[in-house]
Amino acid sequence: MKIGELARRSGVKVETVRYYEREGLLPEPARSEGNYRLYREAHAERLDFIRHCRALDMTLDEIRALLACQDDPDQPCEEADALIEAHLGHVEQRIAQLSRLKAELEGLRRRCAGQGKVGECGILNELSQPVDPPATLEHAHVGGVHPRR
Amino acid sequence: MKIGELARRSGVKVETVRYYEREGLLPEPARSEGNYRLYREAHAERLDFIRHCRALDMTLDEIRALLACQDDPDQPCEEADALIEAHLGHVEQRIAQLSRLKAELEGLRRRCAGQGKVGECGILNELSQPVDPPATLEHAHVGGVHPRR
DNA sequence: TGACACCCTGTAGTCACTATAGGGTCAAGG
DNA sequence: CCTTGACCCTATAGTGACTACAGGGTGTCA
Repeated sequence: MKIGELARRSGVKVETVRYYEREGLLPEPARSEGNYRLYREAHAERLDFIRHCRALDMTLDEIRALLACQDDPDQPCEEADALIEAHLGHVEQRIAQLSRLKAELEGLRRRCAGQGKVGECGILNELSQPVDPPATLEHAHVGGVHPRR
Repeated sequence: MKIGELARRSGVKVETVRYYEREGLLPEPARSEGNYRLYREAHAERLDFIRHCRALDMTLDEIRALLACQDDPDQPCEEADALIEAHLGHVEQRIAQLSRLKAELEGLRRRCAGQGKVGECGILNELSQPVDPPATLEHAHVGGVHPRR
């Protein structure tokens, strides 16, 4: 299987597959005479694993750790377990924070009279207030509102 | 007011203030004889505006648009209004998605027996399944689980 | 005079890709 | 045999919103 077919099967771009190889998440496959990468079923499974973890919004570092667990199947699975647990915590934190943002945005929306000029618009005036310290995300480790995919 | 005091007052790093200037969000301030940036109250207010918007997870582009509205106070405020409305939609989408992730992570957690070896661990086996197509975030415009602040 | 906190510019690094440039390989059709 | 086109290769740079240096200058105090 060449890289294009692998990419199609797992629903990623060809460049992303090569990127995962560079990052050490996918092992280097055999090459054809013409220097094309040749993949096997095991590569496809590993790529599915990676994409599944990414769909759960884990970082490549977290995925690397899980893959290392997987590659050593006699180890106890506590580490993988702890990683999932920690990640779940981050997702929950992020949901809580976005809920607060949502409430504030809804509050802002109510302040706009709707027909006025910008100068009297409650939204823009409200936004000029300073933020109290922990309003920024800090090290919550759960991403912002705007993803880049 | 020099850059350090401005940064402290608004709770940002000095480098971030200079970055906002480079990006055209903060106007270039006057300079002292020794070439230090000298800020006034108006700069601090504008910086608070920016930080408040960032705390609401708006992009710098969205903030630029709001600032342009603010700088032209006779315009109707529809544009600012629409921007807030759209942003609220993105936040809601992101919350919905994270809730799905949370449910899946909780499902994963239940699959781990707790004491076993990695080879029998339900978590790692489950993660090897392929993802069905729209499991990735696509252009939801609301960020991942891991912020970089 | 020296120490120190602060400031300056410019550049590179972060993350997880994505895009582009500039080429090579391979099978089918004319 | 030659061309077209789909696919592949490497290497490099760009994204967003910062952050972190390196290598210097300024200002104040003892």
